[in-house]
Amino acid sequence: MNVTLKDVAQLAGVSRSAVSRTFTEGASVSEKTRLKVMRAAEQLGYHPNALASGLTTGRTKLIGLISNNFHNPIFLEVFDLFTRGLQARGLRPLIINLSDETDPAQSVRQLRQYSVDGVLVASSTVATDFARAFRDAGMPVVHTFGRCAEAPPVHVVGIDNVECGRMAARALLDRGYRRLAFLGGPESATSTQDRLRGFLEVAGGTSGASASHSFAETYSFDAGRVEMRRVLAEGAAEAYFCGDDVLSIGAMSGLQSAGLRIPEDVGLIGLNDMEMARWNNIDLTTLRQPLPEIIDASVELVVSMLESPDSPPRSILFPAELVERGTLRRA
Amino acid sequence: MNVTLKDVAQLAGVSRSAVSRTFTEGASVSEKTRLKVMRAAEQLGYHPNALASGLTTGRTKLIGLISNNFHNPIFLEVFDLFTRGLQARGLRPLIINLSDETDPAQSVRQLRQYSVDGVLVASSTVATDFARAFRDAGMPVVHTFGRCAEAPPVHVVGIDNVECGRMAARALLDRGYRRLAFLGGPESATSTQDRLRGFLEVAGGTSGASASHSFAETYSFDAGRVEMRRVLAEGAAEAYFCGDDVLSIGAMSGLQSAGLRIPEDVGLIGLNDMEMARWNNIDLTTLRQPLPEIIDASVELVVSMLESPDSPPRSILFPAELVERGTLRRA
DNA sequence: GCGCGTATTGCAACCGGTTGCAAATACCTC
DNA sequence: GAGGTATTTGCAACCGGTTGCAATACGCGC
Repeated sequence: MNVTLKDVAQLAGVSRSAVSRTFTEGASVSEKTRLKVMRAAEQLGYHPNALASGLTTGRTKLIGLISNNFHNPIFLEVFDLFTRGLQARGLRPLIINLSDETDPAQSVRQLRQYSVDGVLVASSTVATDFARAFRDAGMPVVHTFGRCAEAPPVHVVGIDNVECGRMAARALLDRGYRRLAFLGGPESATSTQDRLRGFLEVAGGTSGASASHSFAETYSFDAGRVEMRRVLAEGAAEAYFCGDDVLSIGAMSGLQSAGLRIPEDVGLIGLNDMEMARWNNIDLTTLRQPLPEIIDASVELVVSMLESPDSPPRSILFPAELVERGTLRRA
Repeated sequence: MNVTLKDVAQLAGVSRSAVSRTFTEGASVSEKTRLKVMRAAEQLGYHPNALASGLTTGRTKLIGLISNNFHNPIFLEVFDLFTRGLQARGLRPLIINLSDETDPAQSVRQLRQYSVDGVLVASSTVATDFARAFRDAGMPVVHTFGRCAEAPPVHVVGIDNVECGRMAARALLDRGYRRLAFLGGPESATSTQDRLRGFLEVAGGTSGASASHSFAETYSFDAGRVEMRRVLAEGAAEAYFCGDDVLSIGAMSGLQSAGLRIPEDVGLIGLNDMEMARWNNIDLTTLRQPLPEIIDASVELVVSMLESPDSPPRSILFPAELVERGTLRRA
């Protein structure tokens, strides 16, 4: 059926070890046998079986890619970048969709069964138990979009959410808005908590300014729309900082359905800069996450852990950037 | 380090075979030893290594999930459904991002290295060489969103694109539009070709109606906008059937930027019914692909091939459905 | 041609499981 | 309790590789 080491060895007239060695970096083989083996391998179309070799070496080149976020369009970009980044380094992503899973032990088991070399947790809303459970099971873990802390339990890569909150507040204040509001994602998400903190810090520290806040059920269009309509019933603020872009678009829809014009009546700023944000029918002013950098750093970090598994967990933060479009009035 | 078969066997006081048998469906083990083994396994936290077992059984429970479409938002839904569908059946998706790959041999090698049990090709724009190459390499293949034919080279699941073209044409004619146009995706995509064929068939067969057509570079917002503006320069049709929803939104943007109102001046119908289509700021009339059914059938089909690898390839077609929203005038 | 140090090679055991086969045990019937 | 069949069990070989170790080959100086 499939071509194996033995077949190649036979054809080349050498031992199986010789064949194995020609295909492992840095092993001791003479140029002569290497050539013989290569020729035989070529002829038979041989390629080493990664799983079998993983069995002895303990390296499968499989990386678990875990997320619970299969609805936010930004994650398509995230998956694109992750899969490419891993492929470029000779690694393969093994996806785990956490959407209806709450037990970390279950996921640990699944990853262990395939003896993945490392794990990338990509989500700000997945419980930290998961990342911790993977770490405790001895797997290198990087939590992308996790909460950046002084001494995080695992490596974390993302943006500084507190600073994002500050930036958003400043952007609104700079444009003359005074009655501000934060319309966040789920209150339990660390990203939401941090953004709120930064937002309130700046808004609260500015005389003449005020800031209220509320939370949507999820990071989704519907939740944003529903929450905005609920909030409007109690009186509109002058400008809103929304938890993310999808939420913003929902909020936008809620505002429009109440007959309010953006940005004439109400200002709006999102976060992420997903592809749709720049579509003319949306044209959302937002804070851009440097996704390529974040994901590249995440992959790089998980790769580095393969070499040195015990380096202390650290946080890598990237700055967000204001992308000016049509949902805030000019400064 | 990791708990193995041997450890459990030792603790339970039985042979390794006994342990292996308790964990394989339908093997001969007495209730007594099964219990002993289970208890020992529980105590040690043992779980069989899928890779090692795959080595002997030839079944890794790994399914290659291949796509080149990481930009169309509909694919986030696709990935969600695929990953869940596979997980529910105890299978794991191994993703291959084909975005910058043109050589099927490369992908075949990657999948063979991990001895995947089967392959799901999810895209209408990936060259058919790929699906064929996987089949020729002896892997069960299902091409989701592929071209449905009488005797396809591999299993195909999707919608009847020709019929979709007809449906779109009929929907436009029913609403009194007469000067119709098809604004398709890339001319090389089989989906585009088929939709166009059905569209022209109906439009051409209706007296008093006319139909023109053109193609966008890709299935994307920008391409849709650019192509619509180009087409408009030569004079607007009364209504457009766009290759898919993203393209439609681009076209919508192109129309709006030319000062045309939808649906008062120009009608628009898309295809896919991606999540954004129903967002109020978009509110796109479109043809819905029954994604859950399509993907469930695809997974089911690849699973069935694990049992009977040599059943002749067949096409499974699902009907699309008109979703009435705000971009066509009422009938 | 000899002796020595280094490079290359093959043997055999191992990674963590599975499975055919024959031996051992359990169960039944008389 | 004997005899026969049906189940259960362990042994050992195997899946497709890797790797430590000892044996062999090679290169070089004399």
